[in-house]
Amino acid sequence: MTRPKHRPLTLRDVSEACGVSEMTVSRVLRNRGDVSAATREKVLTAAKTLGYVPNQIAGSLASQRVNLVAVIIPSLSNMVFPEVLTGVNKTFDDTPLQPVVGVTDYLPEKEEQVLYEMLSWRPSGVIIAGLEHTDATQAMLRNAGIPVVEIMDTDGNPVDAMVGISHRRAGRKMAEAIVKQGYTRIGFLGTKMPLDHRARKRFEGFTEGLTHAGIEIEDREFYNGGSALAKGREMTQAMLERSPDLDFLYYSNDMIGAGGMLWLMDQGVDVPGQIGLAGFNGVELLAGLPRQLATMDACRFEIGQAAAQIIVDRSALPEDAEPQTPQQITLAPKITYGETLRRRG
Amino acid sequence: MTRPKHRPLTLRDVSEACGVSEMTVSRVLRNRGDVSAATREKVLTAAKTLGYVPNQIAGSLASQRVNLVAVIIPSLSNMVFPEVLTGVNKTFDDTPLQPVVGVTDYLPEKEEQVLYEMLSWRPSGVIIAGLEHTDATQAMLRNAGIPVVEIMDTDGNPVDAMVGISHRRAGRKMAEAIVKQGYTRIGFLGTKMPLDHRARKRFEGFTEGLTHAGIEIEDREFYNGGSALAKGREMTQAMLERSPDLDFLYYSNDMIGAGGMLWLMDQGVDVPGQIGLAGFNGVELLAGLPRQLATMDACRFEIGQAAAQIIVDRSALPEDAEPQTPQQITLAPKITYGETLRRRG
DNA sequence: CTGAAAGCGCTAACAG
DNA sequence: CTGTTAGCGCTTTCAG
Repeated sequence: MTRPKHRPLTLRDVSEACGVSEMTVSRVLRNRGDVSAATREKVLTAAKTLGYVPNQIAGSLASQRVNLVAVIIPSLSNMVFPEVLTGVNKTFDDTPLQPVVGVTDYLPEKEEQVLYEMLSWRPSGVIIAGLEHTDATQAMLRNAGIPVVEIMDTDGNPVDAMVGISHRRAGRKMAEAIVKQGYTRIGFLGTKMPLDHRARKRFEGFTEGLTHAGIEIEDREFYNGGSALAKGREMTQAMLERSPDLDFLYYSNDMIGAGGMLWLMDQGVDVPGQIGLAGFNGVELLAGLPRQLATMDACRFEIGQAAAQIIVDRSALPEDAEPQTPQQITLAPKITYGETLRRRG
Repeated sequence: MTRPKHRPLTLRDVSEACGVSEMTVSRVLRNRGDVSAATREKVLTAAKTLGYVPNQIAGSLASQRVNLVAVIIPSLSNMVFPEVLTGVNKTFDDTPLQPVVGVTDYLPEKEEQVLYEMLSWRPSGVIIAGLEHTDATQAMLRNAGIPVVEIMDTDGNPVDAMVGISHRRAGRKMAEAIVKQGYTRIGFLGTKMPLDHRARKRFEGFTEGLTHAGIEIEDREFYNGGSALAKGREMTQAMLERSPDLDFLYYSNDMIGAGGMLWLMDQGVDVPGQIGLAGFNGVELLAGLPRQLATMDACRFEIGQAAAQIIVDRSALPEDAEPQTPQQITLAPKITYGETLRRRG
């Protein structure tokens, strides 16, 4: 009754248990080729009663096909990438493809290493965050011979496919919206992450947009680690003590924006009459704040879905046919004005 | 100069490129056995210039060893599981082991299916959330012949190892703390997830604790989906309109608790003088709220670390030796009183 | 220190 | 519809 735990069952065990050749058992288990209903039945019951689980390692080696897709992201610590993953999962759910996630902590060398390890499983595709990689990483991506989708950001040149938004444009658009509402004395608050290229590009686009209107950022503050909500409070306080005349604060993400808003309201500051606010990301959280924070959606879920779809489409293609669907997708996020970006009548 | 993209390099390619036998190349690449510094050098340069990436599929098949660990969790949509994953990653970072994540959406059948797919890769271990599984899932876990760590919850019987907290106790402890502070008219607000066993157990422990003090929950409200912060507001409003005499609200997670707090403060309610509040999870977010919400840490990061450590220890062991380290770890979360659980002087 | 042979468990490609 | 034969790319084992 008890089977030794140390030897997993093989096709052969099932084959012997039901008196059908290994090959036919394999066919039944994969729904390949025609098998008579009778043998099919026999095989299925045998496999189930034995508790057989096929060995994909052997299967993939033999078939030279792997249903794994490498998904490489910088972090799991905010909701951004988990949401992307949810989109990826959603698309892959209807396919045999399976995402395998690697986390880089925003470190280029770790990204290189993670990619190397994932490629050693010969995945069917790679979804990787960002366009900035080490030379070695780029070389691996180019030589892997599988579809590669770089996600989140479209300000740059992809190795292959690309799905994301232009963070530079996002920053610029926000600058334009703020200027249009008549704000002129503007502060910027963001992360101190030299390796977060997307945050950097948003900042660049933002200053660009202001410059175009003849405005310069009046004060700026950067943070590192810790609770974003608490940091938002602290930084806002620090900045307003230093520059009390500001009439708008642009936060590089919604969480610090929310923290700033809570602090301002504690202080009895009139938002947005006295000071306007905007964040970035469009996180679900915002719906519960005392005022709806202005923001811009980063299209996280859609990016995950679209990237996964590109892999799905490409892996169905006959090796090196030209893909028919677009391989470079730039989504255009819209500004949500909320209640913190309109000058009061 | 250009290599055909469709055939990944093999050991043989490297072997030919440097005139060393495949076997020795393999040894060098794995740091196994003694190889002369000279050949070692030759092999390494050849491998690097060619851009060779070993094929783990073949390697694992041959060695009967897989450095993958299946991690099966219900969701990525709140910060709970990403934090567990961060703990897991942390521990595995110093080892050859690699987590592969599967998401079940709290659906037992999906859990079954995800586990089946992961087991087909013959992982070195399984880390799986919860103690409640379908019979088939339990059978698979039992028969897999690999270490299995069930995490998050310790109210029940594990298949093998277990790391978590007692959610029943967590609920009871919170009830006791609330009663001790003199609150008596208590409302409960939580999720409407019949499949979230841990939330259920907390609720049960909570009512148990109150009953023991001769108190009954006076009102309750459950929600489903949507922004937790916003739901917290809505539910709190609904409950207080229905039961204006409540003097304490226990929320099954910090996000809805935070929403409730924000709503109460908007209304000018005195917290905790008029109404006390508590949540659950100990999320980082809380640090930035206007009042620090009372809560109880779920030890997410530690759970991930400890679970991974069990796998690491066990995979170092000679097949079926008795593990020397504890295999059933119950962490004891502490209450953070914050500023919402103390009756004011 | 290095190499040759024999599989790991499965599937592709043919035969019947 | 079913079975047979070769490997997939690597590592184990055993000889030198």
